[in-house]
Order: sequence, then structure tokens, then C-alpha cells
Amino acid sequence: MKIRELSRISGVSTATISRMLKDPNSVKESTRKKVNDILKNKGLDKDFNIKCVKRIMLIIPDLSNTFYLDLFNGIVSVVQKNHIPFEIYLTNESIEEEEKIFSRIKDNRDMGVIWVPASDKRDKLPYNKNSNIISLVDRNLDFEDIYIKNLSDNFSASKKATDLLIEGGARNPIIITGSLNLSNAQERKDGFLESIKNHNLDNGINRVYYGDFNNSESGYDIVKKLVKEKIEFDSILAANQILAVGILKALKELKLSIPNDVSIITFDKLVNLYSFYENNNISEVVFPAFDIGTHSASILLEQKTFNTPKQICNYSAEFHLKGSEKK
Amino acid sequence: MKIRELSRISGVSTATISRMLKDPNSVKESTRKKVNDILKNKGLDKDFNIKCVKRIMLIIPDLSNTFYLDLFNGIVSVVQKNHIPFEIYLTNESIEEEEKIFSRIKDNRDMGVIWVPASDKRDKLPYNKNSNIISLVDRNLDFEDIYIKNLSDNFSASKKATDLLIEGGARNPIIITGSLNLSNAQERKDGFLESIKNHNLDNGINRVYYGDFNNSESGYDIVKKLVKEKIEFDSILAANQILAVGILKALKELKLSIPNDVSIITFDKLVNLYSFYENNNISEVVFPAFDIGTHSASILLEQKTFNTPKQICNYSAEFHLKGSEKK
DNA sequence: ATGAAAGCGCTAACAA
DNA sequence: TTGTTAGCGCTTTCAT
Repeated sequence: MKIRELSRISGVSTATISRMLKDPNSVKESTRKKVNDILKNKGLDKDFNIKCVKRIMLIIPDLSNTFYLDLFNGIVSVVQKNHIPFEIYLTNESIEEEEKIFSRIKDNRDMGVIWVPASDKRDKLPYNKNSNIISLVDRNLDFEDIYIKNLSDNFSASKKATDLLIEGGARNPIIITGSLNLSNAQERKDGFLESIKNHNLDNGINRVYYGDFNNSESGYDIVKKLVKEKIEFDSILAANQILAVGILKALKELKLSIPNDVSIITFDKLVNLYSFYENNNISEVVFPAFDIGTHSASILLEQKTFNTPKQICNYSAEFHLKGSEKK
Repeated sequence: MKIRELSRISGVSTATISRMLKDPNSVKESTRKKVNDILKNKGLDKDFNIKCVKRIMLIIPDLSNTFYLDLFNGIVSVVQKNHIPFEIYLTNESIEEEEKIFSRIKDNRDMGVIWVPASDKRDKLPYNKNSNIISLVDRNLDFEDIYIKNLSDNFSASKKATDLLIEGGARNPIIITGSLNLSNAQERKDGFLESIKNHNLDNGINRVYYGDFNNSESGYDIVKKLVKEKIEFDSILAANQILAVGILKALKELKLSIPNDVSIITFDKLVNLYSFYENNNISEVVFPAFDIGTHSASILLEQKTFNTPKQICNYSAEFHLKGSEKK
């Protein structure tokens, strides 16, 4: 099926059809409807993609943690069902790599991009908002030009997790979070501090320790150092899965029991293949990564124009409570 | 830069350039060289892709195990360096899904496909060999028309692993492998049996047990059942990582010590994030997944024609010996 | 906002 | 194997 044929059966000129396929908004609503109805009735949707976004690209730091892998699988489930070409690029948290990737697609106006930014630290966006439709995921950026955001409500989740720890008997909780370059780490810290304040606990800011979201050893080192320097704590909020692994190892070596000596909640799923082997009873704060993936992809496919209104979606965490939060 | 311009500066007609870009072999070597030299000298390689494969697609069951994830990362490292569009599709081991994906790309002659087949059980190939260039990975298929294969030498690796177990003192080794629908499972069984035969151990075929490569519980159940039914064994070759996890859990619950009561080697890396937390001293048979990924991608990008000669690459395993194989 | 018509860039047919 | 030429399909221009 060619434009000329569609023009013939719809009584609309080839030029108008051509315009419509490139940018639906450049054609009057009634004309568009006429052509679309014909496409639907004759089942020609496959020949002519009338959507604004005809393929999707995922730009993401890596696929090394379960959140990203679930996110990826969610996206795949949508693109595969809709027969949408799907590309993936890894930035390895490098802004330069990210810019290279964006520069290569700047002329592909039919490309929708699902983007997990490499870092929050940047002066400008790496793309032109008139070239690509972007669906931001997981890490927030403070630019006016980002219209679609799929974010985790880290602040509320962290606040609630801390509430649970304190209501579970913690008198002296701490948080071990990641670099403040990451909005996640920042927001999880802020939610923690909010709960601390609400419960009238003192020394809020002194309860915050900074590790590395990509390095278990940093969590391990922090716990070991605290104990060595006799800095007291009776409860830990681990701000991600990778830190939690190091923290748990340190607690084990120090023979501190969970939850009696130290209660704990961690962000992210600790479970994976090995959960079959190793029972773990650590309470988790889990964001619906798969759903975030399906939604961030679907919302791109629904776009009919570049002039999209702001669509900011905040996902709430699920709490998988297994007892480790209660003394 | 357009064909017309290249035609002008090279003194070759637009038609010939067009032909050359579509299939380099349709143009005389000297003419091709003349045009290619101009492209190189003027740095126009970016405008005209003179390769046969202009983009790469990975068709793979899933990304849930470390072998596939490493393979994926190897491929990504190549496509990203070469600025090659890269798509990925998951089949979830469904041949129907696989056929759908192939049918959608059958007219994209510039697409190179890296393919991990969903299953060995099939009557015909799901693609036309004149439409796409395929690089088969990990699972073998017995069709004449597959010219590029990147396979693991499962037979030799399994034979050597079994040799190590027996030389380490095993008198009564068994293998727990996967469904015979998978060439991996098949070949690992055959390598095991070869070693058994070479060492003049009896009852070869009775030493083989079949679990499910995707289900740890099957490995767990087999070990439990063997002990319950008092079927003796003093050594296990676990034919993949997922089975190994279940096997290890069963051995732990049965209080069978490794390697004294039962020596063991497993295929695939057991290490992952949790290796930081959980020390494991299990010997592993590991294929170079990352390298297989880079090679299977590179070999596609090097193709200059559809009439490619057979290129079958067999990768040897690395043995990460940690003592669990020696009694 | 639309259609007629010209234009663009690539490909296929054909002849040498 | 190559160039000429006609053609195809889509886009852009321009006039209304």
C-alpha cells in the first residue's frame, strides 16, 4: 500500500497524506479522521503508522540491577506487542556517551526516547525538544522542557520506611544513601530526614551517611567504620540494593542480629536467583519497575504531536515487609 | 551528501553507486575501490555505509542469566563503538514469537541478526537466508544454511569438568542437566558420558538426570529424591547455574559437605552481586560470554556479501577452580 | 488547509 | 560491468 493508493481511495491528495503522516497536527481534524477511518476499516494500520512515535529507544546507564532489568522487560513487553522497533543504548553513567547517542538521533523525529539520565549534574539538555519526544524515567532533572516524567516517589517512600523503622522500635536510626549527584539518593535522604523531624529525633543531618550506589563495599565500609568509632545506631535505612548487600555483610561479620540489634529496611528488591538458595528476611521498598517500563513506553506511543502537555507520573513504592523493620 | 554528488566527484554513475551500496559484490572490484578511496579520503564514511550489515538485531530468549547479560554487553560494546543501530527482542523460548520477529524483518536486507534460538526442535529455519545475515549464538541448529555460528564447546568442557571430578577423587559422579531440546544440555551430557567411558566407570547412562535449565527447584528436587531413594553419588556436575543453585540448597539442607561428601562443578558463573555477601567456593565452567558477544557482532559488521563462507567458531571454557571439585 | 505540480533521491530496466 | 534513462514514491512549493 502506497500513499498514492491511499490518496485514491480516500479522495485526499498525496501531498496531504504525506503531511499527515509526518505530523498529524498539520492537517485539519476532519480530514485526518476521514483518512484514519479508512485505514482502520480496511485494516491498513500496519502499512501506515499514523503515530508520532514510530520507534523507541532506551538510553540507560546499564542493565546491572534488578530495577533496570525489570524496567527493560516492561518496555520490551510493550514494543513487542505493538511491533515497534526498539533500540537500546547504555551510557555507563557517562554524560559524554549520552550526548553522543542523542546527537546521532537528533534528526529522527519519529523516535521516542525513554531516558534514564546518566547524572543530575548538567547545564543543559543533550537533545532538542523539537527533534525527539522524551520520556524521562527514574532520575529527575529540573528542566522546563521535559514534558513526560515517570518518577518514583522516593521522598514519600523513604519517609514511610523511616516511620516504619521508628514505629518498630528504632530510637537511633541512620540512613546510608548514595551520591547527591543522583536525585534518588537525594530524595531518599530528604524523606528520611522528614520522618526524623516528625518524630522529634535529634541530630537529623548526623544520621545521614553517603556511600556509592554502585559499590557494595562502600556500604560495608560505612557500617564497619561506625562500629569501630563507636558511633551508635540501632536501625538502618539502606537507600539501595547494592549498598544493602555490603551493609548486611558487615552486620553479619559484626555478629549484630537483625532486627534485635539493628533493624533494617532496604530500597530495591534483594531477591534474585539466589533468593531460592539464601533465605532472606529483609524488608524491602520496591518500586514497580516493570509497570514503569510499560507506562513510559505506552505513553510515548500514544503521543499524537510534539506539543504534548506535561505528564508527570509519580509511582508509589510497595513495601515488602518481612519483619526486619520491627525490633 | 547524496549519491548524485558522490557520482559527480567519483566519475561513476549514480546507478553504479546505488548498486554498490546495496550489494558491493555487484560492482567490479576496481570501481568499488575507486569509490571507497574517495569516501575514505574525504571522510564520508559516515554518509555512506558501504557495509552489507547496517544495523544489528539480537533475538534472544531473555536476559535473565549472567551468560546472556554478558553476551548482551559484549554486543552493545561493539555496536556502540561502531555507531550501529541496535535492536533487541526477547522470545521467551517461544518459537512462535521468534517467527513473528523474523517475519517482520524479512525485507530488511541491511539487518544482521544475532540469534540465540528459542529451541532446537524445529523443522525449518524461520527466515530466508537471502534476506538476512544470521549469526547463530550459543545454541546449535543443524541446518546447512547457517553460515555463521558462535558456539560454546560444551562437549569438551563437560568432558574436562568430569575428568577433573574423577581425578579429584570422585568414584560415583552424576550429571544433572537440562531438557534434551537444548543443544547445550545435550552436549554437556555427551561430554560427561565420554569422560565416564574413558575412566571405565560403569552405568554411564544411569548417571544422567534431567532437570530444567530455567528452574532451580528441579535441581533441588533431584538431589532430594536421590538421597531419599538411597541412590548413591559422591560428585555432581551441574549443567547450568540455575540448577546449581537448587542443588547447593539441597546439599546444604541434607548437611552434605562440599567437597568431602559431594564434590561439585557447575557450568556458568555463580557469582553475581551477592558473591560479595555470600562467599562461594564452587568451581565453575565459564564460557567467555562477553567475547562471544563482541565477536558475533563484529563478524556481522565485517560481512561484505550475502554469499559468505561458513564461519564456525567454537569457544573453549575457562575453568574457575576453587576446590569444590577435589575430594 | 488543501491540491496540482515540480522536485528529489534512489532504483530498476535496458542496452552496450 | 557499466551508464543512460525511465520510473517510483515521497516531499515541498506554490497558488488558492
